[in-house]
Amino acid sequence: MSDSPLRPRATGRTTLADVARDAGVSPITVSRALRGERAVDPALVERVRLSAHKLGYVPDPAARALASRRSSQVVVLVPLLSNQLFVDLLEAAQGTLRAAGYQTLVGITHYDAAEEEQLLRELLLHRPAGLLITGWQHSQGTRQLLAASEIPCVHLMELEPAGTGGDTGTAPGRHCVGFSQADAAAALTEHLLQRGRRRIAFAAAQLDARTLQRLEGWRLRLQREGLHEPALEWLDPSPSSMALGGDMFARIRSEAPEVDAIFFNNDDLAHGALLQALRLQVQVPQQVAVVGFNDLPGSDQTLPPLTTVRTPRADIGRQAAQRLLALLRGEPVTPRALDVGYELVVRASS
Amino acid sequence: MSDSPLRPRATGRTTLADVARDAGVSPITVSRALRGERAVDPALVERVRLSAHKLGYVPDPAARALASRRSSQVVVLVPLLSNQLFVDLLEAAQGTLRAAGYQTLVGITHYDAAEEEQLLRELLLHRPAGLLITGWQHSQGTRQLLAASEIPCVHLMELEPAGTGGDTGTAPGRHCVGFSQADAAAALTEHLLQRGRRRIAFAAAQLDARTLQRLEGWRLRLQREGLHEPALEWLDPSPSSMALGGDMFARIRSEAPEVDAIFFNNDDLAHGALLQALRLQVQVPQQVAVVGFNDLPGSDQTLPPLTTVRTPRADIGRQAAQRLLALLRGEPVTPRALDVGYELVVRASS
DNA sequence: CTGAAAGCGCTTACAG
DNA sequence: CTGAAAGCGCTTACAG
Repeated sequence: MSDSPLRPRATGRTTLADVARDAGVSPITVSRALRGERAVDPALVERVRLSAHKLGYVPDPAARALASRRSSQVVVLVPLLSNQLFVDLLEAAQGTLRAAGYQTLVGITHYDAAEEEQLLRELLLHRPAGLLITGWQHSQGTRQLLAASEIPCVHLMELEPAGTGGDTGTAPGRHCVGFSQADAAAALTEHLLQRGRRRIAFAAAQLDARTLQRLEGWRLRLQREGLHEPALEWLDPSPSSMALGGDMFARIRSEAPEVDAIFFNNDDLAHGALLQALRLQVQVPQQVAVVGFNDLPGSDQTLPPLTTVRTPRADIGRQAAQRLLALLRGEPVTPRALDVGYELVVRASS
Repeated sequence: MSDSPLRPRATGRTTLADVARDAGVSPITVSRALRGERAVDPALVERVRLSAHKLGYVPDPAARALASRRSSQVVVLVPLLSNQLFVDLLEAAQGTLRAAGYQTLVGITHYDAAEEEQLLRELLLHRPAGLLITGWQHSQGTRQLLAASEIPCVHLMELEPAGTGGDTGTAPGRHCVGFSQADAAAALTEHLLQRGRRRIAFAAAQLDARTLQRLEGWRLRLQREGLHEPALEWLDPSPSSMALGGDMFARIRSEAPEVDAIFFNNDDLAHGALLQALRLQVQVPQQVAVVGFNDLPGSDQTLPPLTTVRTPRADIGRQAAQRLLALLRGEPVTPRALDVGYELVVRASS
């Protein structure tokens, strides 16, 4: 019964060749027909489709990646997943990519540029079709890797860094989807000013790039009013948490009792601050207004409900993925920067 | 200058063949030496290592997957990422897998068995080396896929379903790492009983399998005391949230004022309940005790701090990944079920 | 312990 | 619009 000795490793998998045989065409034609490549007779396409469906054919991603030197995977780099912001971002991006047949390879950088570079280096070995990367701040090595790989890439959360020339920028492929962190912070500050607050503190943790952009937005707005002073800045490089927010609130109250509003850089800090206010029996917003940033789950539940900025992270994830898909199809994508805006959510804490 | 006509597609990538040439051995020997396969002269291994390092050689995952029919990717299926529980689980598993050279392909099932099956079907096309799957409850199709794929798999969070015969079970490869959800719930209930509570309500959302196991643990413990009655069960199939917890608390207070303790199935429900208690000016724990489950971030910050069960999810992720790695190396792993336990965290809310 | 041959299942690049 | 040939970069299975 021994057949051809040339088949020691039959896998049983239905291959392109099987479909080609069934449809009576060459494998290349099947490949082209199934990928929807131009220049295939519509009648043939239909015939191939039927055969493929009949045989239950599914392309082998590994073979495809090896032959084409491009996989069906997209790398998504986020700082962490313990902030719901990035979970929403990731889920939206992944959903969009998956619908288009791409898998997501998630890398968590922990706000560490060196770790980001290492992750990227590892993941690039898999020849991802595209990249989605949080922010603009990367190590020299990361930037070189990105440039050398020539893989389509969309940056998330922020707009093009100021001073790069905007639409006329010459750097190829510097696409991004986000909003102006500084503008959003300025708008929130503006809201507090309009409510009559004059001594507005800024309290932040982590001190990542977007935090510093918000700091800048707050600072510039206050400076315009002649109300800024360094003593109003409360910056702590440790990770953001409710406990830290509570500590900061207590310190600000005791060390700067004249402060009449506190802008917390992230909602979790504000949540902790509001609980601390209850403990210390400080009236919010009567004695001091408290606002946050991001509109995380629970911010409508706090006592009092929290005024904050709603960041459209799901929208960012979705739109960034769509732009990446367009780039992968070779379509022109302009302008490079997409501003999805933000929304001020005024509740009772301010 | 035209060289061999047999190289229309040189990629510039350093390949096994390059290393083999440099080391003066055959490509197969390089392959074996680099993978640490038995039966290679240690001196040759060293020589190959040096050449590989010198040339900056990194294996091509696609070629490897195609030839070996097994990738360096592990699929991890979790219900969602908006519960910090699963983020911790995922991060720990991913960290362990990454250190061993595996990438993680995350699938989010949204507690939907059909979606889980569809996801698995898609991800299986990538010939993952292994699988990490939350829970034991899967569709018929999922179970068939798992069995047919013959890919090593470790289930997360729960112990072997009761009644399957324990260690002597014949089903091959049914590995798991977790703890007894029912026991943990019973222990928490026991704590409330010891505090003198007699009318202990159970309030839950989502109603996934683990929730129902906790319900059962609570129920059995109360039945043993003759204290169980159906009216104490408050079950809502909608997703868990702080807002829902607040609503449930208000309803329980108004419809069952005799209840002297409420066991919320997840901390986020309890967080919402505690805020509602503040609004309604209900004294916790004096008028009613409130406990949660999971010890999520913030549970030590609430007013009052929340009594809960700390679930060792990072440990589960790490250990499950380690077991999977052992299975991939072909090592025997016994017993099939690993119980990592849980920890009662008593704070002021009970 | 080492290797020559073949093949994994696709796509590229070149013809026609 | 279609195809024959070659190759992507690795590992399997068989010898020796």
